[in-house]
Amino acid sequence: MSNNSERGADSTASPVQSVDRALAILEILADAGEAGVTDIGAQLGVHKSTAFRLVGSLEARGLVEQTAERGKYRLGVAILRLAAATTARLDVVQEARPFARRLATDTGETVNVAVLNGGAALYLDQIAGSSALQPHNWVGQRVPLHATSNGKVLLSGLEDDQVRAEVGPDLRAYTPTTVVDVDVLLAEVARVRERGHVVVVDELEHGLTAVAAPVRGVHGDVVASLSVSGPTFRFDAAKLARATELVVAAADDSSRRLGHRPTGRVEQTSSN
Amino acid sequence: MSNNSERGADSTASPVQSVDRALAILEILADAGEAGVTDIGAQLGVHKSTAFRLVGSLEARGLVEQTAERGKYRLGVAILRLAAATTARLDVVQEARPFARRLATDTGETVNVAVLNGGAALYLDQIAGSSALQPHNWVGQRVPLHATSNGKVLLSGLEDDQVRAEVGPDLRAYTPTTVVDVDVLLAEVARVRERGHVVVVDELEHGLTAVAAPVRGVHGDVVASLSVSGPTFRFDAAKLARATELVVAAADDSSRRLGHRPTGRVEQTSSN
DNA sequence: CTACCGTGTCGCGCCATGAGCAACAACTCG
DNA sequence: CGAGTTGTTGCTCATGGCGCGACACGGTAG
Repeated sequence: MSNNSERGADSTASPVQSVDRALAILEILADAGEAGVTDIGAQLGVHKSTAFRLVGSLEARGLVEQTAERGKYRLGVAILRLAAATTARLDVVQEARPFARRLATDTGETVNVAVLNGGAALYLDQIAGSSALQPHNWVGQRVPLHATSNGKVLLSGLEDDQVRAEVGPDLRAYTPTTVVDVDVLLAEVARVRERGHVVVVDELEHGLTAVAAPVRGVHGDVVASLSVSGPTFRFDAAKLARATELVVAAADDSSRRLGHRPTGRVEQTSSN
Repeated sequence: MSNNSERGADSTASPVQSVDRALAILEILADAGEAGVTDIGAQLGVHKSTAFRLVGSLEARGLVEQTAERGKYRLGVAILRLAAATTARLDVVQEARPFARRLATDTGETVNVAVLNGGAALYLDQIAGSSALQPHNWVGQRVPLHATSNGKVLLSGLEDDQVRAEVGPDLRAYTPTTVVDVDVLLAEVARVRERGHVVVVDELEHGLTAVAAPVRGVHGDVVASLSVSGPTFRFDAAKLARATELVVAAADDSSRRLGHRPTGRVEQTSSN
């Protein structure tokens, strides 16, 4: 094959070409939202008829669907089924969901569940707040650990040297208030450990406030982070205090559902 | 080869075999949660080495991941990213609209889509009926939860104490038939939960009848309410029954579009 | 310890199968 | 009405995917 510099399909060897191309189509559609077979074929570096057949297989399984009788293609609802099955196997999401939902209705803001995954916070679940304007859906996305409330909570379950390893040496500044010094971050993480929650304002994005608390597993280790987030202007001191209280309560309830017995105090993982 | 009774892969011709098999693997993993390549190969009716290669391609894209260095496979987090891209454009109003439109023409009455928002039902969309007597446009308006069909449906997605919190202690009487007792309201909401629909007559406004049914999201939670409403004198018993049936059907169709699977039955709509 | 299952993983060779070509259909734009 | 799209479809060839079998590894029982 001469030139296929269009879409990364060659980097890590993929045993079967057509499957890889089909999956690449899914990613193309995820990025573009919509695309025609000509576009897709161009991006894959294949003939449009090839793209058409691949799309046809995806469509037969409901992973993609075409907008009109003879129109562009986009991701289909079967994806949602798979995603539901993916998170269903994670009992963190299952057990935390009722509490997260209540948290969302009580605060009126968006609730997220995140786990540590490959040096980032991976959002596993989201319950939209009661606000009329829905925020962007973060499920499946990864956000930096050092600039988010969920990230700091997840880091609080690690030892200091593990924290260093996860975040790396260079902390990118997303806003002027982003913590860029590792030692400062460690100090904050330490505070998260003793307080059991954290509030982050304008560190990832200006005008975005979030408060998070840890969800713990049977052994007391941090398995996930539960957060409430919304526009900073909606979080005055009183609401922030109330949201903090509710998030901690919901996280504790979730922890209890996962078999964690709160010994009244936050117990550290080791006994030294 | 003509013996593929293992997994439905034959119904509507899928242009490219390997892709279809790979997608079938995703469904297998979605159902089973975990599976080894031997299992997968058996279910697909192919050699395990074939299954291994297909899984390899899926793994290269992050759609599946193996539990251990040399272990079983399960769905991966890349699915969540795709789902995020899918839900980004998948909002209740847009997906429900075709069914709502159909519902409006079939019943001849006005159809509304509402969501729970800050202790009230917020109307997001409205399709006017064919009758000459048109109600005013309710889009963007908020109506009390305890005196409307949409409100009761939305409440049916909550726990009892959450219902109490949403409606507050004092239920205002808009008409003589408005439910003003919280316990009575809870009983009605409970009936909505088991029946899957609700009829409200003259509770918000004298002479106004409405029937509503819940629209559910991927996780089965109530994300919106779909209703048909009109003057009471136009709703005799027969029309009410028919409207109820149609509303429930339209709501179910909308739910399906949002990825909700009604009491999970495996696909059997093939062979046509 | 050895033999025997089981698993996931990999090399090889045949041929089914997927890819490219080109012609077709439908739809938009001047 | 023609020139430009678009998505769709036979056809044909060789490429890429398949099944076979062997290997590596981890248990378990003898």
